[in-house]
Amino acid sequence: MDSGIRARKSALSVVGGPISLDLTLRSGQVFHWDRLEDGSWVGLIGDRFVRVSERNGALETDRGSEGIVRNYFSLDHPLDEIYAAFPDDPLSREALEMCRGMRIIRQPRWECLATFITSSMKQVAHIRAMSLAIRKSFGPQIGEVFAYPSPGVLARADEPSLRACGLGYRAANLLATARRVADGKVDLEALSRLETEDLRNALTALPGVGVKVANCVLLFAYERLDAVPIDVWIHRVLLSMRRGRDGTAAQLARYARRRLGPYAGYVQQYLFHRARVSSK
DNA sequence: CGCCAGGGTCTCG
DNA sequence: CGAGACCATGGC
Repeated sequence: MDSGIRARKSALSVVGGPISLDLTLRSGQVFHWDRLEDGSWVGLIGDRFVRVSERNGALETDRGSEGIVRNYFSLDHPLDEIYAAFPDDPLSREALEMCRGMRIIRQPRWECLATFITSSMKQVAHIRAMSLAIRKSFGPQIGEVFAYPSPGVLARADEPSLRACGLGYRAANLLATARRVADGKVDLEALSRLETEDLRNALTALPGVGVKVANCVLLFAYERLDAVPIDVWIHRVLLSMRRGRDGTAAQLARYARRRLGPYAGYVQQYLFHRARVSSK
């Protein structure tokens, strides 16, 4: 990052762990963090600017930010239990060894939903570029960076200026969903009380949200750790696990749930990262 | 240039 | 219900 972000080198306080920040922030869950030369990361949690760093596998942050950092990076997730529940096949074992310490983070609901509406048929680098453009064009400035704009702000935007952020045909979907949320027709916080199936149905009723995007939001913003987004990468992984036997989306979803276990979303995230890294 | 990317939606059989 | 067309954009 060259925008002059130079976090103060004040002492950081230990939050907990274990965690791998690099893996967590580079695994296609979230797209707006910046890695500094010293290996620490800076970014916004909602509209709060924080610096996080990793020392001996433990997470550190600025004094006063410990609570929100601990929550955002899900330090309460029981990694030992999750790893014990990993499926016992070569691919999953390899993914685990490659990604140990990666955590599924707790993202703000709207920010996560909106970002993944823009993600369809886009590479991770493009999603990041669109996210930064939307933030810069519409979001409130926090110091030297920009937070994600609220539903109300985006609801009052027009489609051409969203397209100017590189969204293409996704602009209309983001605009329409922003309006439904801003109208109060959908309450993203209240939805958190729904059972996973009902929550998935409520999300897929929104413009630009199909099963895959809904599962991303379930996993990254609603703590449903068994939700399995099936994108082209995971599709290939599942195909390989089934020795080439393809199936309908529903069949593959059923297979993934059964095969990947109670923390299927975690397993999926590790498999996703392994597949992407090893293809380069 | 063709191909691919953390897909959704609509149409047609 | 399931397969196909179409939808923009950018990196390689």
